[in-house]
Amino acid sequence: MSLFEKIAQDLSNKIIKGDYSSGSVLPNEGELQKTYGASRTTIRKAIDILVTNKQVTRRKGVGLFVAPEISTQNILEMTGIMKPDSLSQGKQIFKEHYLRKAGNYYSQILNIKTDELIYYINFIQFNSASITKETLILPLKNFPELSLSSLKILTVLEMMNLGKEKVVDLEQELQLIVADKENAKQLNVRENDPIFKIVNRALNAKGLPIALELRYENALQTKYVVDF
Amino acid sequence: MSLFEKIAQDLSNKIIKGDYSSGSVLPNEGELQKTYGASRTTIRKAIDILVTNKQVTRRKGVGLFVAPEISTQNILEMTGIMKPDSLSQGKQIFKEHYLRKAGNYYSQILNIKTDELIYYINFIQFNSASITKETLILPLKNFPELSLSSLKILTVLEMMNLGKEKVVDLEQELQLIVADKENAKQLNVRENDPIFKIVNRALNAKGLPIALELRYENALQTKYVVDF
DNA sequence: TGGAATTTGTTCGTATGTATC
DNA sequence: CGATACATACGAACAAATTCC
Repeated sequence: MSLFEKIAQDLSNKIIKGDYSSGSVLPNEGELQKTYGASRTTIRKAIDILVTNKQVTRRKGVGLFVAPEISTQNILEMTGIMKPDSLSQGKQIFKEHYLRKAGNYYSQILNIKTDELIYYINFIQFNSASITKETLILPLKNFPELSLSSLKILTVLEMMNLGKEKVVDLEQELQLIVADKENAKQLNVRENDPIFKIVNRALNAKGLPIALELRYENALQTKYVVDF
Repeated sequence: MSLFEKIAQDLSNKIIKGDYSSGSVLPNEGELQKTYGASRTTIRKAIDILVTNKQVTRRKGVGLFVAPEISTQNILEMTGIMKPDSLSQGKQIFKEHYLRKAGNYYSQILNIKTDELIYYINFIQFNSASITKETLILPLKNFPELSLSSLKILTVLEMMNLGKEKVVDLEQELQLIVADKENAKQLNVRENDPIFKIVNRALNAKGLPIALELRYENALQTKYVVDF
């Protein structure tokens, strides 16, 4: 185990034990350097792990904070979006996925037009004994809000972490739009290509937005992000 | 966008375009330093991102390689529920789950008979810093829809494919509620403790639910969740 | 077989930029 | 405005794994 991992481990243990929970503050990076006798780079790599694991949040210009107990658990499983696997260990799921037009075949099956967009998801499960391939076809128009309630969780939590104003409600919108010139440049797509626009609005007690999150994502080629 | 992000983006694009796929090799870090005129630290941070995104694999003493085309990307990221992290430490989630009889222990906790069936789900999460184990116990009688017509995406698709009833919409809700007596017993919390209620509804063309999934989870102690 | 060369992995130090208070 | 603290970036050194001759 390398040094930065040991430090991450130690910090993690201390957080779990509650050593730092008073005031929800962690020593700053400089202090941690002294404490562990390590360089800033190493300290930051250690903290990176904790941030990834949602144990710690960083606020630029402010400091390090013990995060609320957000799970790094797969929220898909939590919300039941993902199907429970029938068998257990060491299995991995690979996938590919993309938007495409329905075409003749799926348009007949799904009773939609041939040029309507469908979300095409491929699962490949590697078991010790066999390989299973599953394909999921979802017409976009039928699943306009599929993952929104899940999205709420992380977004709300992130804002709550900031702790400035109280978020009492959350609105979310998700649209499939076509790229204008500006979007095309930013997302490296052509004009009129389909892109996703995601708007998250956090509202205070008076119903006024106190935070706004906009996301635009290439709907055709992006490999890592999919919202529908 | 910072330099290491730009480099990561550029490399990602080139990989997608296929510029490097010949021989499945990427230029080594030294070459990349020259190419981008950046320091090794920055180059490595860029590659960190691609490694996280499973586009690139590293082999010590050997070099950098374009990863296989099918990504092992976390499904959370795939669905856009979770943003891709810029750094990550190879965590993995394994789980097992099965139906079993309650037995003495759980029958007492859940106030059911010893031979009643429960759905037993085990999560084990390997982080670089820690190991987390989570268990979810669901008496079948309290979750009658869980294993069959639940709302998991794939199940929806199966329903579509089977052509029994057409699912044209999907609703998901997530609420934070307080536990009543029954919930308190089932989830082993105290009355009025916060718990999450997750409702998944599959709707037919008339807007009527044809499948329903309910889940209740301890909001304080399960790692999923946070005290709002 | 064995050692040199190559390449990634880890750690250090330092400097500058940027957000917050 | 100045002090504080995180964000980014540069350069350097050594360790560890692999490859090659």
